[in-house]
Amino acid sequence: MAEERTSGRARIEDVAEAAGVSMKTVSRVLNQEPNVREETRRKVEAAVAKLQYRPNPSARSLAGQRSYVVALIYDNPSSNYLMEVQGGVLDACRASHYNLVLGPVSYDHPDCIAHITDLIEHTRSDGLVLTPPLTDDVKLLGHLDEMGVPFASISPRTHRGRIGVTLDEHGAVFEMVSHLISLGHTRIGHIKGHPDHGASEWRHAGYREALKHAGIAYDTRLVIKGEFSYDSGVRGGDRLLDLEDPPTAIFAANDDTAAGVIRAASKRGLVVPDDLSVCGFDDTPISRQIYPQITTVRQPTREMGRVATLELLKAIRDPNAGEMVRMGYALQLRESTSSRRKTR
Amino acid sequence: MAEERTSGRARIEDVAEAAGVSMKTVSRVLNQEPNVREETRRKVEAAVAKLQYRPNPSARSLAGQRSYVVALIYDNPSSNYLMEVQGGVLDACRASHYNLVLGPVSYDHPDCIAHITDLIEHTRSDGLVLTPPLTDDVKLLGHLDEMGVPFASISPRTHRGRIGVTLDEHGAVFEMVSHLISLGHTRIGHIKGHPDHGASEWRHAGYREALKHAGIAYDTRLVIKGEFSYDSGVRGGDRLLDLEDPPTAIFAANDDTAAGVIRAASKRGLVVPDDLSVCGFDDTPISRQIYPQITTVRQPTREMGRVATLELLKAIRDPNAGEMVRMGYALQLRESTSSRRKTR
DNA sequence: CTGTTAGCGCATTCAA
DNA sequence: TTGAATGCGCTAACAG
Repeated sequence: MAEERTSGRARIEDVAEAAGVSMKTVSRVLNQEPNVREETRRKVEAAVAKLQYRPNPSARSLAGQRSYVVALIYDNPSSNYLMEVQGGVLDACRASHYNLVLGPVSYDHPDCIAHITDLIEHTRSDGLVLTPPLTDDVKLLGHLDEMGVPFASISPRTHRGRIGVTLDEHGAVFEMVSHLISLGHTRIGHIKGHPDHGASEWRHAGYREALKHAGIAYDTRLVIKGEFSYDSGVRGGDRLLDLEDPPTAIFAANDDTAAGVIRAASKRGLVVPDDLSVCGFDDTPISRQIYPQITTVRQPTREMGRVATLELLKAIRDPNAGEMVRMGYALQLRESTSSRRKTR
Repeated sequence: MAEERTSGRARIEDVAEAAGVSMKTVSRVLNQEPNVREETRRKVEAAVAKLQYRPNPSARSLAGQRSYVVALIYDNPSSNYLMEVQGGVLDACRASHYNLVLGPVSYDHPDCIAHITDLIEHTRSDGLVLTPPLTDDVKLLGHLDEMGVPFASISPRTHRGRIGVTLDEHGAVFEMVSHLISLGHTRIGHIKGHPDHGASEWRHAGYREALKHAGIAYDTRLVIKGEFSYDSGVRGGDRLLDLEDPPTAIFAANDDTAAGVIRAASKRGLVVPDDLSVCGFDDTPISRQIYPQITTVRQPTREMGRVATLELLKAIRDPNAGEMVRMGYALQLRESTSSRRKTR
């Protein structure tokens, strides 16, 4: 009895009836499976359109034994960074009819791994996208391997056999610091990033390499600990500018830190870039919303989220698929850097 | 035949067997339904713990005829604002075992409403949380009413019969501008927010009201159009400072705009706050990461997301439940404002 | 190339 | 206070 259900939405059965085929054939068309005659396909598509049919995600998941969910795991990096990544992940998910669930975690928390496990269990996520610094946590990665959950990393570091995206931060910093050197600076300070982030070491290494390449001695007094925060930029800037022989340029590990350095300089009446050149990393909005605008490195954050997710989806389909994709960067030269002043 | 399934997760049936009760009883315990003896409840809970049972969300949705999904609809406001709201919404969702799906939309786009409708259909969302300026779109709200989708607004405006959260922006701005007046300022400029946002009018009204209350004439030349952006702050600041008789203080509609004003001032060598007081609204990170730090109004954004979602969930359970909750604000007096200089 | 059958794991009747 | 039966809408395995 083909009951016309006036109430509720169309089901796959209704579509099948309207198209004069079986449920399975409709299913084939919807899932782009092969073995459907072109004419049949068109009939089905017409019925789908006519009935405004939308597959029920729950039913699809239940029967299909997968959730069509990927989780984005992050530990509150900057809002801007995260929104961009999230946007990219979302783009990729939508294009593939996957859903995104958000997994904010505290990297510091002793039960961090348990929280992630819980999230996976609860949501039945088919895979994960990891952001720094979680991408650097060997213990977490091992745990995920054991669980058999596919994941993609957005990482400055290329771990062997992992999938996701990387950026050559070492190279980017090398260029950035080399640029400072080309402006005549020789005493160049560096405020490092958060010690838990692999990026901090990579950026520091790029800095060191650029100095070496230019034949400038590495001076430990010019390298200050930081944590990717505005406050650590202020503190680090204070310490560097208090030195007897202060630097004429400072490479801060990210834009927030650079903004802090600019504040430290402004406080003591120094003019950036006339008295001090400052540069950052990430090209977050603050780098343009501050006076002077900050010279920095742009990375295609949104695209990185998108591509990482695409690689993840490949790996979900086929555990052997997916790779680590290297993304490009670009120096953004703005107002906070200039040639070293002759007199000082 | 109670088959022990070594593979896969525990199902509700396994729990029932382990506890020596029926599936339905387990279901009752899980959903906190009444009519379960305390002893039975404990037995079930023990079995749940022992088997590490987790309900399958898809099965639950399918059988229960609802998605346990709420959608957060937004048109890229600032990242910081959105991350906060999103965090609050997420908190509320998790506490109630709901899932969040993200619904970024373009308010400008002619098919905006269709896109939202599509999202709802696809995700089968049980309800929506709306952020400005979508909260001010009468056409959208009407459409949602027609569809019968419950929604909560995070809105500066209290629409009759709507649910969600509001903030008394009018009062907040009144206090803010009154504070400027108490510092001795009488020529106070205002750069408005985006015309599509109801907030812009409310903030403007608060400004006007404060002037009136202090007996200061409203001067249209001191009120400039803006759009909540840094750039509009720079442009607006330029225009105001180019006046023959420029203001000694500027109330910018939000922090980004205020940052732009500070840049405009800095460009022409004016010192904030000595030569010009500037204040903003929202207390976003930029207000603290800029020199000088911006005097602004703080609103409990994250809490607003949480409370709005809680009201939505009430309304999902019972269409007559849920209300419009008024949230508090607080002036953040910082470095960008000071007493009007006597000489000028 | 297409259809039939049997669940996926849960909530929801209704009866006991 | 509890339980047995039925089906949510779809995909998977197998037949044709």
